[in-house]
Amino acid sequence: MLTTGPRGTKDILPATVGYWRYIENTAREICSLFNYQEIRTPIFEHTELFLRGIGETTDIVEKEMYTFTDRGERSITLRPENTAAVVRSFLENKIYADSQPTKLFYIGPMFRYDRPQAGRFRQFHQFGIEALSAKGPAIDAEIIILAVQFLEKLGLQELKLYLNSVGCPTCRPVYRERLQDYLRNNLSDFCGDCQSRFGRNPMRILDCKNSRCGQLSQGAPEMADCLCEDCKDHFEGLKQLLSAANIEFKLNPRLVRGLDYYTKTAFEIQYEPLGAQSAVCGGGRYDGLVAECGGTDTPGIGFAIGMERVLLALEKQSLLPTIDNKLAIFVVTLGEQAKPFAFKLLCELRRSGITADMDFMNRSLKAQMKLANKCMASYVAIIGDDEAAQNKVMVKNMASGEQELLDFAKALDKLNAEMGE
RNA sequence: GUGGCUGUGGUGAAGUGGUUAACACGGCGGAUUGUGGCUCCGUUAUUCGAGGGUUCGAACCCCUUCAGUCACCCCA
Repeated sequence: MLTTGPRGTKDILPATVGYWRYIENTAREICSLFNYQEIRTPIFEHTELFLRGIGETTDIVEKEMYTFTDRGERSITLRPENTAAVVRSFLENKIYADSQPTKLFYIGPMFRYDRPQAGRFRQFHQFGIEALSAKGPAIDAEIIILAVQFLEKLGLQELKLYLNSVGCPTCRPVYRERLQDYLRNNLSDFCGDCQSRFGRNPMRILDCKNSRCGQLSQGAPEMADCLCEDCKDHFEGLKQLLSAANIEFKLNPRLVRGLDYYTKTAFEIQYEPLGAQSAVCGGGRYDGLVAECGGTDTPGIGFAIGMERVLLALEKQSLLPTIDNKLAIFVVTLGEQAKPFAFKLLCELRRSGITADMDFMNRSLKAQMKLANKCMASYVAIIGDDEAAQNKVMVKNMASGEQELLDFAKALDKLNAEMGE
């Protein structure tokens, strides 16, 4: 073989595209219910957008981007996520000049140079939501409810919603310092990763999966205790709205998002049976991002759902719909004279909106019948040289086995009538 | 980026140094004249991920490499 698909990529074959369409359609339905409009941004952007938007010290930017120089000497990056691009589009197309808030969703491929693993690919697909300009907790609640409702509509059970507030530029630095003060004493006992996190992003230390680090940071101060009035009010408001809507959530003071732009609300929906990659949905508020990208100060909030992970979860729960592509009519031919005549019938059937097919491999009559059966054809139109000569078609009902010889026009009418129901 | 496991036909797999690489499913063809689903028969890998080495001899041993998979990490 010449070559294989690049590592971490997957072909979505006919046998599974149906599932993808099902998930995508469900996403679109929910979005329209909540009045979110679809947006499609390019798959690549100027590298700078992600450097500024996502944050230069994040893992995504430091080691996971597909970056290259194009023929015009521009640095280009395959999008590792879509929030920064949506914000860019919001500014570039002056969407902020329309009535606000801007409520958008997207579905499409993202690219991250990660080591492939269960539920993790280098090209993967996300369904995401972004709401710009609204700053109260109501929009946070709406978005979280949208995510939950989407996953529930697919039938997923045992989802866990984790909630936290990561503060804002007013209160986070205060917390950061307090946390560093707390950790500084026995910093040398933490794992190497955590030691390097200490200076750059100490909040991640709380999220470390290393059990020793977990123990050491046991009594660490929590963000919740350091929130400024504004952040505290926002968080309380959100919790009230979610409770009012009967959405169950768990507070997780150690929940930290991996992208720098998050402020205030951070949330994650987990589906534990998935194993190591159990985060199905992650999102939060990013009130500083639009300004960071050169716009006027505009709040925003969004989430992304990993489609591959949703698919895995549905598979695990046997929640995938059965999809069979039934064929209405299979046209069978016998003899050379019959072929053009049969082909004409095939074309007419399709023109009138009936799904029809025929053999293109020069198979015997018997083999063509087998094929028709495998295609689950409701009817078979048999045309031999005799029928062709008399302008007739033998129409066979595959379920009952009955067949009758009809004029071409009558056969067409009958099939139209039968299939019309 | 680090580590564990794995790599035989379209698929699932047997085979762990000796001449023709089991088996099952699938694919294709057929079982008297122009008819499917069941059954039966035939056929379907000069070759065991790739490259190199050891040996009289390798799918089986060694090395390298690539890929898959799971975990760390990170995240959707």
